Amino acid sequence: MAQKVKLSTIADELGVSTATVSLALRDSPLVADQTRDKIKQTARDLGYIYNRRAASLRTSRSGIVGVCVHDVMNPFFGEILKYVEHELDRRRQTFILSNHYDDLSKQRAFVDTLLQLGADGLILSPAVGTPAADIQLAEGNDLPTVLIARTIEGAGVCGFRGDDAFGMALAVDHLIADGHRAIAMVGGTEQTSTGRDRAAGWRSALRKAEIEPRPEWRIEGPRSRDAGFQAGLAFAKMDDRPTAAVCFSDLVALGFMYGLARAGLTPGSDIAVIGYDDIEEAGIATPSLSTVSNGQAEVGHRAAGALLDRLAGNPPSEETVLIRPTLKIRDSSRFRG
Amino acid sequence: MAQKVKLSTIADELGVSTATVSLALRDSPLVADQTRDKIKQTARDLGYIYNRRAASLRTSRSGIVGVCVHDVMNPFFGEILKYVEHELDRRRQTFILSNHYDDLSKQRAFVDTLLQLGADGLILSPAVGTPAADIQLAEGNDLPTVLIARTIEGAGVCGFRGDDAFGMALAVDHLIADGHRAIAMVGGTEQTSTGRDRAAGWRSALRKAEIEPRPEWRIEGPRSRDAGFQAGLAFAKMDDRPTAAVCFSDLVALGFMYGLARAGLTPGSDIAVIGYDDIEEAGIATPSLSTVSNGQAEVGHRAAGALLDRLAGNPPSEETVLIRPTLKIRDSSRFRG
DNA sequence: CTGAAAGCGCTTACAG
DNA sequence: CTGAAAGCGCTTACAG
Repeated sequence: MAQKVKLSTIADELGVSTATVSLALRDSPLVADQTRDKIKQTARDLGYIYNRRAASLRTSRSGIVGVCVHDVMNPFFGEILKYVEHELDRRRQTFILSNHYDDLSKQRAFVDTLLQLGADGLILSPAVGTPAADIQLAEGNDLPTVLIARTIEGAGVCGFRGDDAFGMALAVDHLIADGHRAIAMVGGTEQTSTGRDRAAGWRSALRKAEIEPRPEWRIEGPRSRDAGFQAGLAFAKMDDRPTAAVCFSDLVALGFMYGLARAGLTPGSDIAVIGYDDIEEAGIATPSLSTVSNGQAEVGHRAAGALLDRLAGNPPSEETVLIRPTLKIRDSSRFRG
Repeated sequence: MAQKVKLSTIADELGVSTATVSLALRDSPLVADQTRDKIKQTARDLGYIYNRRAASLRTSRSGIVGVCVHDVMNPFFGEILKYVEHELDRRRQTFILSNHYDDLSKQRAFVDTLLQLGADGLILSPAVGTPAADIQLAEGNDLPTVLIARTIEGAGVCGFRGDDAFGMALAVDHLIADGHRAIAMVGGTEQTSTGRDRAAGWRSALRKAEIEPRPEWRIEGPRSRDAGFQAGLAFAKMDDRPTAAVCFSDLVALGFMYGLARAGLTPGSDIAVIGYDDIEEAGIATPSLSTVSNGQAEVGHRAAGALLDRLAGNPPSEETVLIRPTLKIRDSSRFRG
């Protein structure tokens, strides 16, 4: 390939200085219109490619925002990311995506990479067990951070997530109103705020109705479709099986329904199932999945917005914004207790 | 925050030169062990962060690899990416991910960003209608490119994908052997190599069995779960409905089965369905989905490997590697024609 | 409105 | 084994 074209190539070609070329290409009003047009045309003709590393070294802004979640293949995160992507795109920020798979060392390696690249910000759904110090390390090195989906005590940064306890209680209240008394909760762990809060919502809604949740109703663990499937198979064989189940997520619920079906039960007719998240698939699943709408669009938009605000120089907020979930009743919870 | 720590901060602290610090941190054998240890310790103590922009400006290697696919939420791509990620991780390459949603201008913007960042390479599943010139632009500007899943005529770069025509014929042959004579093909378009080749495989397998595919058996278009669902609803109402359907992808097939079920048919009992890709969900779907295993692991590994090879200085290959698919029979194709 | 010069933080010959 | 100096390609005061 030909010699690399840089600012000075254009400057030499036109007999102007690199300063003028630099300003012209960025549409500075300091440059005369005619000069600007000539410069831009020449840049195009020569196939000039802007060197962001050089610019960023000088300006110490990179135009890069890092996004790190448990797994982008999880449609819940995928849907949030779609909105984040859309916001960042509009502001011409490049986004770098990484999965941490709840592995703290992977998350740390990613944050380190962002620091090395001089990234402008980070949107993070923190891995299980992330200490507040990790967030402070990022912030302390000029990497503004916004949390999504999960929160960390004492991290001192802003975050956006659904009101998980409230949302799960909504689902359980509905089932109780439909006559169910034995309601299981499938999936999630105590190690994330999401898992804890949803289980707490389930438990407190039961108690409010003067039902004491039995230990075997809490099927802890599953967070994937596959784990949900296994739980469904096992659930079908339970003695004294609950008549309804709320699930940690739609993904778990969809797997759970596959498992129930595989074991010969018909979800929606033999047992009521409610998911959490309202991912797109919930509406077309058969039976369609009743679920708690968890505001992915709002989380994505607002998290990106909050980060862009900070990049624009506005003061950081430390607030965790709880987005209010709503219940979506479909066919999977038709069965009445 | 404190003054930024850089190489010269460490050098000053220890009374050595920045050259020595630079070499020491990269474990150069030129530096005495004792000096190296002292330098590394000081770097840690001061909280030094390596500035990759500066390094990359100097060395013109960035350690960044771009990956661009239609949609990371599509499990087929997601599974490939998992393997790509794994390979790149091992070689300490940072990967930047982007969706192009089959929008050529989004794809171009991403490639441009990579060029500006001085990325070392690109792994691309090209958007519908990508001209060979786009690939050559990347290559011409020192951005080695490897294609996955889809191929482009005359692009002159290496690529990895399944043998789509062969794979689809495998599925159709199986259905014919099971007694089916009327076999639909649901989803995919003529505008991607994938869509064309799979449809060609379906058509030629039918003809080999002396069955002339009827136009209404080819349900073109659907490539998402949702579109598959709609196709399932419509399919159930067809006059003279085929007894079997092969689908463009598992995602389409799973949506299609949801649609059939919604319309009151039982996939696997009332109609045979076969998908394509063998994504993880295929095994737990109920009925479990018969499908064509499309080698995501191999595509991911080999594409990353080929790119890393080129980065290591090996000569480029222009070969398109066709990975041989295999048929996985499960319950969704139990029904016999 | 335009130019000359310094500097962002590294790495790499080169010299010793 | 270590140091002094140049240079990667930009942007930003500053001067005119």
